[in-house]
Amino acid sequence: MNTELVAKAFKELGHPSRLSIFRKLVKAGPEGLAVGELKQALDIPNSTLSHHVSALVAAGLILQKRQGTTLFCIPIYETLEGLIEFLMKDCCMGPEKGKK
Amino acid sequence: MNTELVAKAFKELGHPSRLSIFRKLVKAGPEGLAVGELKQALDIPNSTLSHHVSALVAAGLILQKRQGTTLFCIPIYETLEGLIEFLMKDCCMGPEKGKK
DNA sequence: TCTGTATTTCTAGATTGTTCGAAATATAGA
DNA sequence: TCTATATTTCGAACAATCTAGAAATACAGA
Repeated sequence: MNTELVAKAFKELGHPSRLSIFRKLVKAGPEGLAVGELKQALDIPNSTLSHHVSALVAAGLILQKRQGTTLFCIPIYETLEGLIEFLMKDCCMGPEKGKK
Repeated sequence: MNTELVAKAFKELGHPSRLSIFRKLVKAGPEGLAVGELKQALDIPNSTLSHHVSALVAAGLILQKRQGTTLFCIPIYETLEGLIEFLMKDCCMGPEKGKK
């Protein structure tokens, strides 16, 4: 993942609602959650939620899969791992960080 | 780190220039870099750079320390670790992720 | 104190993001 | 095809962010 892609992902995670959405999905596992379930959990109007969800899709953080009338949102673990890697890469070579 | 703080940090890292700044500082180590060095490396006008830097300070990602006439920007490794932890926390318990 | 270097603050226009009601679309079942 | 449910797209107002020139501030040395 290059800087541009990472920045784009972080940008979208840089919003409390979207960060919560993504976190819930990751916690939910590879099956993800329906948009409706997210709506219920977060109490956000349909259109607003949909907007946030598509922002996460555009950033490559999640994908959507339809099953009947419901759309499931599924986290893309590889992107998540890419972000963690990026942060750890040339990052955690500070001195003896980790000592509180 | 709670959701609000993490979102704030990600938001600021969600901009190519700021992500580059932060990365350079982390790579530079605990001594950090002078604002002028960043300016030279990134070729960004003074005021714009200063704006980005103070955004990173506000997000708790870096701090500034004056030494004579030059101001050094220093990465806060604890915040970086906090972000990594947050992403890994309830995150990487996906299935067998990690298999390319 | 005067000068030069380093950096920030001020200001403002342009762009982008946020929010959500209302209307539109997609799907399944009767 | 009609209806109900699930979700997205449209539209529009409001707020926030981005950018950078110009002016201001901070410091050190002569």
